[in-house]
Amino acid sequence: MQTICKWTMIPSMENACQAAKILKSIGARVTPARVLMLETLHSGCGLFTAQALHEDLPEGTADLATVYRFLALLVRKNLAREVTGTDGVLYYEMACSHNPSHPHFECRSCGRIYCLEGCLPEEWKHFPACPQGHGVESVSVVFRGTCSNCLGKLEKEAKE
Amino acid sequence: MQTICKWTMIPSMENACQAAKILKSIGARVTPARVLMLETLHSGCGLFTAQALHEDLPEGTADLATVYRFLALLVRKNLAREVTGTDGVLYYEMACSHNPSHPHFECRSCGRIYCLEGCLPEEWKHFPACPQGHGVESVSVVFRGTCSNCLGKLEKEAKE
DNA sequence: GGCCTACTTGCAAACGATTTGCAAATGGAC
DNA sequence: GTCCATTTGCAAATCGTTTGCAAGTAGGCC
Ligand SMILES: [Mn+2]
Ligand SMILES: [Mn+2]
Ligand SMILES: [Zn+2]
Ligand SMILES: [Zn+2]
Repeated sequence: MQTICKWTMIPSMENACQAAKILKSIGARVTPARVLMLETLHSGCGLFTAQALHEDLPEGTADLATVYRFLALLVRKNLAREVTGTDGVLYYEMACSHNPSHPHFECRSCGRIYCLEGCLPEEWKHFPACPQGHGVESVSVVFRGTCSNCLGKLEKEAKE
Repeated sequence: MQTICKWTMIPSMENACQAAKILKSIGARVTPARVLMLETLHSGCGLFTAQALHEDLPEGTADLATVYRFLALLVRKNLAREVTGTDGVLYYEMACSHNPSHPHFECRSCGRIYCLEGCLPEEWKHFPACPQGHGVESVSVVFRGTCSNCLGKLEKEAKE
């Protein structure tokens, strides 16, 4: 995972004890597991699965079930977003102010999901009128096709 | 399931033996189970799950595994589209010419998924340039919120 | 500091939609 | 009819996710 944002989930937060402050701000207890999970999330960006976060944690930090429960908590508190992949696997991403909601690209060939930050056309940001009177709260836009990586490989194979 | 289209999956098709013709057109064998499944699909519209289709079939038509295999075939042949719900469940819908790709609305409260036919703004039909050079082949747009049905119930409760 | 209670955790078992292996049945070409 | 690839039912496996529960812990209070 690569770094993109610096604990900006809560505006005007000091550098020290960020994890603890974030946890307190959502009324959750500060436990070693949660602090380590937040710190690990801090060092990464993009989409990740519960499994992936679990593997990135220092050995023995938390059980996989605990990771799932923590991610569900973050989603409930709007500190993370949940994306269901086509394969039914749950992906998460932090919802800090530097990482607003954005479209994703899912590769049909390799299955990888890319974040498309800052590429949503202006017009797409306004929800269209919903003809059946539903109360729209959010949109998710997912493009599908063949990613640049896989396109490259296919070209290479074609040459051989 | 409600009726919306009349075997228009294949242009200029006669009314008789439609199911058989459709199956032949995709190079699949014409079996009783497949014909009945197509006929059942014909009598419905909107999203459905493998389970739902299975329950709508005449008793003993096909095993649930067969339904799954048939739906996978239809998707492979572009006669059906597959949508993964937030809950990870697979939904299908027929991709006949009267039922082009469209956005969906998923209710956070009751979980129901609505088809939003003909409400996609013109601008949304043109894929935005994909900054990372991926080959975009399709878009899926899913709105989320509270459906009109649930909104009504909530209002009613508020009054009491 | 100790006490108390509600919240957290690890563990293992359950879950449930979907997939798969396999042997028997059958479609369709000849 | 013969033959072979395709299709099927059945039951078991899959696997990411959820859950029950007993033991552990955070943090408010005195
Ligand atoms: Mn993203
Ligand atoms: Mn639809
Ligand atoms: Zn790819
Ligand atoms: Zn609803």
